[in-house]
Amino acid sequence: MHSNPSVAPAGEGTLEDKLSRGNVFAVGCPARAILTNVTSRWGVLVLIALRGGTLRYSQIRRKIGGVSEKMLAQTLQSLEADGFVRRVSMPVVPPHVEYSLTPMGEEISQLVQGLTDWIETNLSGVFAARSAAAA
Amino acid sequence: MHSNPSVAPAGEGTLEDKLSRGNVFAVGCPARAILTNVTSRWGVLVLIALRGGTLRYSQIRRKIGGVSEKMLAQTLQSLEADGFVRRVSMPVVPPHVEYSLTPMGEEISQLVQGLTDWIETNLSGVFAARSAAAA
DNA sequence: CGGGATCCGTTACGATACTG
DNA sequence: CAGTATCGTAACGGATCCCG
Repeated sequence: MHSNPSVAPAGEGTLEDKLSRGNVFAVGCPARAILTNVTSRWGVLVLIALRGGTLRYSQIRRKIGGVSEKMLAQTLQSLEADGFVRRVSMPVVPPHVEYSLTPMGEEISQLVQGLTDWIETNLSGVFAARSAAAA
Repeated sequence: MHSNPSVAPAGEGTLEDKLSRGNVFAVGCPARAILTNVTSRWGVLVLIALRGGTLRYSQIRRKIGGVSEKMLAQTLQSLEADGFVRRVSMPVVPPHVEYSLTPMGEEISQLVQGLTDWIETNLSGVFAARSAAAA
């Protein structure tokens, strides 16, 4: 019996609930937390990295430059908790753990990829703006 | 959030440059910095808030719940430096400053909006995943 | 009204060492 | 190999005061 925020019974819910539901601008909006995870520094890169298919922990770490073990583990955990990443652990020695995108993860990673794609193709525009600002 | 002083526009091509250009996974990729600004906690919300049209500083602050003066000013400055936000200051008393999206800002804000829209419509799915993870 | 300057607590982050 | 534990640093973020 998990709470389902999208189907709220009529006559139920506090004023604050009504204000924050479906409103990212509200302080308590639950979408903000998810957004924070997805758009976090390493979250973005992990989501994109896994678009190519299943990867092992060390493979992700090697693929993403500059990420520490701690942050990678932490990022993977939050993404897994939100249902964007699937973690499969093989009980063997040495340990073998595989990470992949869930269907939900595929969807959102596409949007994130769109963002990074736009930035990469418009890098020159941004730099032009910076130069103009400096002048 | 932080200036990026050492960015060579064009001309030389070191090995590291070639590796990092067009590769978000590389440590020195300039797209990472922009991505960080755009996907920052308040950057996302500012970009969406301005989609409705020009707003004044205090209006943005009121619209976005929980943002402090400091962070809002800081966020607006980095977005302006990157060419996503236009700042128009009217030299009157009391001061009157208007913020709006540039054409580039419009484009990227659309992508950001797509992200938040997806999250809002799929909130239930994420919560279901969280419940499953907790069990 | 729009911020800049300052102070200060909280968190994020990274490097290293260690364990199953 | 895949993490966790611990620690130190740096950046983030908020509150307050103040000035143009």
